[in-house]
Amino acid sequence: MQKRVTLTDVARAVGVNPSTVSRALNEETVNQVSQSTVRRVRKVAKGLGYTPNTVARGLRTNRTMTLGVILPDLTNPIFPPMVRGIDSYLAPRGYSSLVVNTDGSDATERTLFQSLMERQVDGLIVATGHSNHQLMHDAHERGVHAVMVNRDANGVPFPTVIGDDSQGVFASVAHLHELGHKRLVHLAGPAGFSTSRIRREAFEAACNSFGLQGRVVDTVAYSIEAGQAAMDSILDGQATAQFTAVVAGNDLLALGTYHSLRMHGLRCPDDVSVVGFNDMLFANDFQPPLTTVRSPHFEMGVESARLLLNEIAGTQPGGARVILPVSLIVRGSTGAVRAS
Amino acid sequence: MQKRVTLTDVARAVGVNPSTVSRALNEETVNQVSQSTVRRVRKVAKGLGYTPNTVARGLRTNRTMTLGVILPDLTNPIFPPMVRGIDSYLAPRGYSSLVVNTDGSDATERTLFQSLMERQVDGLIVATGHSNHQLMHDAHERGVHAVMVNRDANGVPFPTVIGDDSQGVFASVAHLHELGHKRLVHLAGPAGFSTSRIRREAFEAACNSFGLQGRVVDTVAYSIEAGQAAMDSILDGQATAQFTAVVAGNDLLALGTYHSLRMHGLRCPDDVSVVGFNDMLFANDFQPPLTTVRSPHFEMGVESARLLLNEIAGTQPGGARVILPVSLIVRGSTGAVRAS
DNA sequence: CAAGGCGACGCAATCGATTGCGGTAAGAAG
DNA sequence: CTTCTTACCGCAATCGATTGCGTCGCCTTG
Repeated sequence: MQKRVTLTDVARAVGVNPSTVSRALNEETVNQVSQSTVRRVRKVAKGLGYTPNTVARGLRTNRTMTLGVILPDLTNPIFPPMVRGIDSYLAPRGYSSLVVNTDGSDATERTLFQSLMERQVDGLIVATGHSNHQLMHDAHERGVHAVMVNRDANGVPFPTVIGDDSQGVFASVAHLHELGHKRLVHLAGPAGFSTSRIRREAFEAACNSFGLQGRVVDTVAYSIEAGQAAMDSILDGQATAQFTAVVAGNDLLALGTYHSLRMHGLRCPDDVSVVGFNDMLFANDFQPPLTTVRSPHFEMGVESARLLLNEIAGTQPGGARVILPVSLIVRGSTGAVRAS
Repeated sequence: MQKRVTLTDVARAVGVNPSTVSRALNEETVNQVSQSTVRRVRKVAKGLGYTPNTVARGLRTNRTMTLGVILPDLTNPIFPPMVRGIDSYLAPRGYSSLVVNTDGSDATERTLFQSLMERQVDGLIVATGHSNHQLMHDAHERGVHAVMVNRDANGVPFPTVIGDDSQGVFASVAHLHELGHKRLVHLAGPAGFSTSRIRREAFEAACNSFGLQGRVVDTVAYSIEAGQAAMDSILDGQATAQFTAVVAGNDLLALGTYHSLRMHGLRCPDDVSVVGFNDMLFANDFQPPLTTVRSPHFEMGVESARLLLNEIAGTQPGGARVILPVSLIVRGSTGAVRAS
């Protein structure tokens, strides 16, 4: 690289002390410098193509204007919108984010956490569904700023952003109830994820409140394969389907359900209605288009970034808990139950 | 945050000079320190929970161990795998990456480029399909290290990683030819993208070489909507389809084609065969499962990261050009042409 | 026994910016 | 005309680590 233009270079060119240049270029301190020098400095700085060295500044101020984002896997389609939401809030405020993937491993999460700390990030956004409680508590002890997103913060002393999953599941069940469905199946997400528990409990509560028969089947992962496997096990186990609708723990499980139904010669929604959760990318492009609950992932990103910056600024109450509304998107995968 | 443990703290605890601690903890210089001291230092450092301050190190060494990744939009499903590929190569080598989105705007690309420079990134991976030639040339002038990925580097003086698009399109056309198709349509990507041009030219060449009738229709974007619109315009314009197969510029355009066909009461592959490009996420989950060319996005990420690190190390020939092989994935969207 | 060599470590400068404190000059107040 | 503000700016320390150079003691060698 060419040798960069430094503050000192500008100072020399203008004929003032570097500290004056620094003050002239900083909004906070510009009033400590006469207007005429400010003008001269600005002019020369632009002329020389001066760009501040964020690293040097970070060393002195102890703020890197960089945040860490910890998530399980970027290729899971719910995360890109979230990351973009985070960035959309951060970028105009001069912050950048370092995104890392844990792949669900506690060990790599620990490593990455450490690595982010070494990089002196100003704060953390943690979106790992089931996270290392111990790690988060240690972080809190050490005074690290963080917010949790998309996971229940039971006992974790950081602000939290989640979608209103209960409401979403309730709306799904209500929708199926209106369509005349009486016997439902819930494909529950894997144990250990707070979303799994919340959605499952909401399903059971909703079935009770509508007087419906609700069966819960566990899956081993939030994936297409796990959804297909779980559905296969149901359909293989009995001659005729003992249910008319499936409430999937998320859209991937719903997709797995599609595959399984197709394999068993069942049609959706004619034989079985399916409703997903998340409204991920392409939910409208599968066949049939998937009825699902829209989680506001972009907004969750925005909100978590906002909370984190407030945390850092010290204007955040602490155990804040932001619950974002969700909405049922009715498409083609749900229909009235057939007269039998 | 708690006050962090610094090198000086460790030095004081051990009873040596900070420089000795620095050398003892650095692989390059550890042989300048006696083994016994190294052991003591390591022990105390671990005991105190010392973590090096990357910012301070970066200021002194002028290397931040951070790279910038510039891409159009992370929510485009081809990018997450690429980013993960980049990270998988970088992380074990102590590098992190800062990912930014241009949304196709030259102005924001320029701003983001500037912002990455201020952050002292050690190099850039540029994955914007149609990129600012001027910007890249300026960057090269200034001695910035960079590699281009997924775009043709015509005249850009940086190493480049691309998939073998021509080969992929050729394989697609060959496949359709074998199935008996004689009249093909190519939904070409928008002008300005090198991939659009390359795939279009490959399509025309392949049709010629197989003696097929190949028609090219332009689209305004690599999107579902643009694909659907282009296809609509074809199908609305003529009573009966004058073609039996569509070679889409990418999978999104292929998806748009699905929608259009469905709207016009045509079935795939019975009436029209469709082949996409990229093998993006869920290509196997659409109905019918999409026959497409698999672009090795993850490997492209890995390879670009590798090239960039070599660039930085100075062991890179300069105008290197890595072309990764692609492969045709035959699924359900292509079938033999019906006897008419 | 003396000179030279070398291993191990300390000293201090350095990276580029920020900031508390002190100083100077101009203007206001007496 | 003197004294006190106030505005503006410079000095120098500082952030935490790296690194060229110098030094000291010990061992080897003649």
